Amino acid sequence: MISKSGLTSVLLPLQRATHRTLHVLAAALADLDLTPSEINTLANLSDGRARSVRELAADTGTRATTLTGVLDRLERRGHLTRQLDPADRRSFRLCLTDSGQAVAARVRDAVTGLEHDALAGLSADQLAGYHAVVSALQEVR
Amino acid sequence: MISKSGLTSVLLPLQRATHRTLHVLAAALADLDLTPSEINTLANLSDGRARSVRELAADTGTRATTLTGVLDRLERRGHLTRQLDPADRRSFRLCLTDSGQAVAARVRDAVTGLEHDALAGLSADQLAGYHAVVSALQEVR
DNA sequence: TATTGTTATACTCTATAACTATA
DNA sequence: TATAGTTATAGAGTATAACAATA
Repeated sequence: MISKSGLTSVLLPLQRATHRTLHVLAAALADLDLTPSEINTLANLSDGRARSVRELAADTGTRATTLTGVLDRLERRGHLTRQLDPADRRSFRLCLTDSGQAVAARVRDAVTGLEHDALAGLSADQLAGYHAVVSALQEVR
Repeated sequence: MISKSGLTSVLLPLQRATHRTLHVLAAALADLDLTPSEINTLANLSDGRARSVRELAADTGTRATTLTGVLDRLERRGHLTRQLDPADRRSFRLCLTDSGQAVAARVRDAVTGLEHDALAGLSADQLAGYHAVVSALQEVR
């Protein structure tokens, strides 16, 4: 439902949900000592597919300049390596190490668990509507 | 639809949409020189209802400790006043000034415009599904 | 010339804990 | 004792511009 004013019916709940879920995830993963950006980064890399910084920036919704610091920390802790891309030596392929994959699996499980808990009572149609709206919001320019 | 892995189908697009829409809003309002938190704060206050810091923190999904700085800047720029609540003198009622209401109206219009542009092709059912999912995500503990 | 990614700078956001004032 | 809000501190996120290396 659109509120009478139409003010913030879509975007403000989006903000609240983002803040809230990040906070819950950080608490569930407190023993791993990860920041929200690190969680987001690991969640995106947890499929095991190597990516460039540019691709990861698009996937996470952050900037390359922000990712530099995040990747520095993950690399320093042995969770990730930057490997020069032979096909384009300006860019890196970001690869999780074994420990990085283990941590990413924990993140993935926490995400899956949160989604399971939160969305248990919702229908496939409602989820489809959600995805349609969120996709449209990502595409706005 | 849930992807086969179930990994990040719900939360990762949420993150991307949040980052993307904040960036678009900041660009549309660049002449007002507002940070994302200030935009979020003004959007929430734009209905003209006075709130305590605690209520605003819940509305914006941020912490009181974060809001202090945001409110300091908005107050310094004459957009907002903190008025002691006579009923409970520990807390403030946050009120927009005339200039604050004007700025908040700009924010409101930008939000409304973005939502209008992004969601033009979507059905009421899809929006209802979106709201159901986002509400559920806000409630997770 | 354009693109990838990093660095430098300055500021904002966040968490935590300690603190004041009031309840 | 508990709550509202601020302050202090330290670290993380962000934008911008400049830069080196590669395309």
